[in-house]
Amino acid sequence: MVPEMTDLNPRKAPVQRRSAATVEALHTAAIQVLVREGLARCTTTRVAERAGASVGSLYQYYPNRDALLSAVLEEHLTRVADAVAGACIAARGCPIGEMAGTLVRALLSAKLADREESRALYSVAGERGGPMLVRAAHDRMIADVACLLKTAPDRRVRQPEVVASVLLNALFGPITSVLKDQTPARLEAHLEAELIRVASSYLRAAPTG
Amino acid sequence: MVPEMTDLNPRKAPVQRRSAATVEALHTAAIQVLVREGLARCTTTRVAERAGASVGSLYQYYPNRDALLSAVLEEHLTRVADAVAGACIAARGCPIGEMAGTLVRALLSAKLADREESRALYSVAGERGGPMLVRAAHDRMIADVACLLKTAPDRRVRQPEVVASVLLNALFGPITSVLKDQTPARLEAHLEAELIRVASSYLRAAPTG
DNA sequence: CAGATATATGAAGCAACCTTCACATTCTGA
DNA sequence: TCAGAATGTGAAGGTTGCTTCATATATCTG
Repeated sequence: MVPEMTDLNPRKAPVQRRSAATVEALHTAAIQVLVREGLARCTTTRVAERAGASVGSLYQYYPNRDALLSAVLEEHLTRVADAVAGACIAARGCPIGEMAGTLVRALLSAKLADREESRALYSVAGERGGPMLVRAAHDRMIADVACLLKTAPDRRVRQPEVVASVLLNALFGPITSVLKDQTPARLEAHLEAELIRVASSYLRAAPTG
Repeated sequence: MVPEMTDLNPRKAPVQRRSAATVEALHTAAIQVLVREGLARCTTTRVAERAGASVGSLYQYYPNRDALLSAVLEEHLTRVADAVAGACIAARGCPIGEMAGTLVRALLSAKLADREESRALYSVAGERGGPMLVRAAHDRMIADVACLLKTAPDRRVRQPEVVASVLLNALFGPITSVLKDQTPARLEAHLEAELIRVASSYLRAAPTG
């Protein structure tokens, strides 16, 4: 298992408006190609072509293919983590059942806002650099939710980090499944209600102390 | 989005003992390479080399790379679904809290038995043919669990398929997270207990009728 | 044992892909 | 306006991977 040092950081930031547009176009093109063709066929040439740019331009801003994909993934993860952070601020001090609802709704709207994008990025999350980014986003969300749980007036949850982690991942499971179309269509209508049930029943069952 | 018909079925089955060993070696080699190198570098040549066979042998049994990976994935999914089926038979007629425990333990032991293998296959599950196989395995597990829920003496769960689906995916979420090392190590010690809490609290909260 | 069948081999053809680079075009600031 | 900086271009080099096939070895069967 050789580390295989490849630089995943952007090469340089756009300074003029023109290049900002190019970078933006590359991002959305990467997602589109990912959705339509899959990770294996998401090549630099195809992304550039779809973005209406040339491969050369792509390499002006990203040192390699993986750097581009990492950037796109990171942006998505940040959006989701921001949504969770927002919910954690909004629900601060609320009874624990309300926290559950707020959190679930925030997660759902962040993840389902652009289903194609969410779905496409699962494959990226498993490759070079992806796991690191996912891990970081998870840690951030866990910290936020744990902090939120401490403010519950009706429940003093023990080990808030453990509970936050299990809770978040228990919610991500069904969401992921729906995004990947691995779930009978009937479930989707019930998704929000059931997730809230999962969250609030688990939180109420969590050990206090 | 072109269908891109490539045959994912095995080319022919081994008949002599020698070739059965080769196929077996190819399977385990595929998993090892997947773990050590990642999906992108899991090439036919590397798999064959690690298996102590030649590429030619590989292509004698699988028409292409994806067929090999699909076969490995399918075997894993079948093992997990079998474990769930077993648990569903074992817990038939038990009180709903006991069902939760049995199911969780079965899932955990199936998924954590060979962590490396489970982890490696996530990437395969997202590529050519993977989603189909995962979908099929999920459907089977949902049917089994839904059937189990109907036998609960203390709870007549409404819409057992929906509940089964949410329940299973809510359990897979944290398991997946642990497998991918996306979770603080401290969680792992609590995993089983917390998952049982998730399952039984959700089942008890499910609408009855 | 001999023919038939099953299995194994790995070099080579072919097809993509990643990445670079020398050059063209556009923009900015003075 | 003009020089210098920023940006854009895409053909070509070099690498890698997938897959086939002619050939060789092992196993089976009668």
